[in-house]
Amino acid sequence: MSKPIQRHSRQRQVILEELRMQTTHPTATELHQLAKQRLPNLSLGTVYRNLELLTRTGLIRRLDTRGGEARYDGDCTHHFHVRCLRCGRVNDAHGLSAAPVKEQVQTLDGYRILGYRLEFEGICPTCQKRPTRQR
Amino acid sequence: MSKPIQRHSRQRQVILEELRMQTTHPTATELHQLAKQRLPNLSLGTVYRNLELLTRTGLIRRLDTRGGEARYDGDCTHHFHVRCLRCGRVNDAHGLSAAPVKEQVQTLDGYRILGYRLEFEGICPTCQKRPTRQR
DNA sequence: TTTGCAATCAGGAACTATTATCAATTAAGG
DNA sequence: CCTTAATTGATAATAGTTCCTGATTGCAAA
Ligand SMILES: [Mn+2]
Ligand SMILES: [Mn+2]
Ligand SMILES: [Zn+2]
Ligand SMILES: [Zn+2]
Repeated sequence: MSKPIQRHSRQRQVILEELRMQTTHPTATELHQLAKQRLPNLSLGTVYRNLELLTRTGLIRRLDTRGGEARYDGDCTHHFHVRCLRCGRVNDAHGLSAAPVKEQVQTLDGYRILGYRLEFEGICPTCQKRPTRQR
Repeated sequence: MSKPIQRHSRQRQVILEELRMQTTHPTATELHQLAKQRLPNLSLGTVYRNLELLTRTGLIRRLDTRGGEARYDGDCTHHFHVRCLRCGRVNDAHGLSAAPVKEQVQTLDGYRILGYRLEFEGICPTCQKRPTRQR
């Protein structure tokens, strides 16, 4: 019924700190590898559990995508992302100061609108240099 | 090397027809149920295989879902979607004629931009009527 | 300090959505 | 027809994530 009291754990602290050090929007497994250097027997399940909890309490952001692994962002300030269609890398979209979507959209076909998800897609600098893979 | 010749199959035909009849952006399993009424021993694998092929050839659109199942859209004309955060339903976002994102974005932090993904989030009419689920 | 207990943990099993494999079937061109 | 390779249904395999177990631990009341 009532939501459980959140207590402090070393594991959660380390996971949050390590995520905040990154600018690469790491996946759960990447974050697990990083945090393991400080907590050698940290389990992947604990990483997932805490990423979920931190996302729910709004301390971090989860960048969902289809297929592959979810990526996480320790920076909760309002910004957008660019994703590479070749390698899956995600970068912050700088140079997009103004929100390109009308914020005043409140209702849409009976829906109460709470927000929107916007992500740019393209080819990252590294993948542009690589020879084009035929299909 | 050379891509295989695409031939006509009854299964693919039915899957495409059934998808085009829907306005609900069904999942692969939902579509499997629908198409099974016409082809009783259609396998789910065949549905997935054809949805992938049809997406690749541009006859349908795949709406990448976070977490859950992917949804598919038989309407390839340029339009956006609203997703219900409670029940996962997806509807077309009518009344958004103009593209709310600057189309002229070509480059972003070294990325060659090919497109963007925009989706609105909110609570659908049905879920608004339902009593608020506590967490 | 000590104690009680729910939150949290590690480890591993289970689950879900999707893709791969493969022998049998079938569309299509000659 | 006949040949060929695309496609199929059935099933196994995979990837990412969540769930379950019993052990541990943070925290507050005694
Ligand atoms: Mn970011
Ligand atoms: Mn649509
Ligand atoms: Zn790349
Ligand atoms: Zn709903």
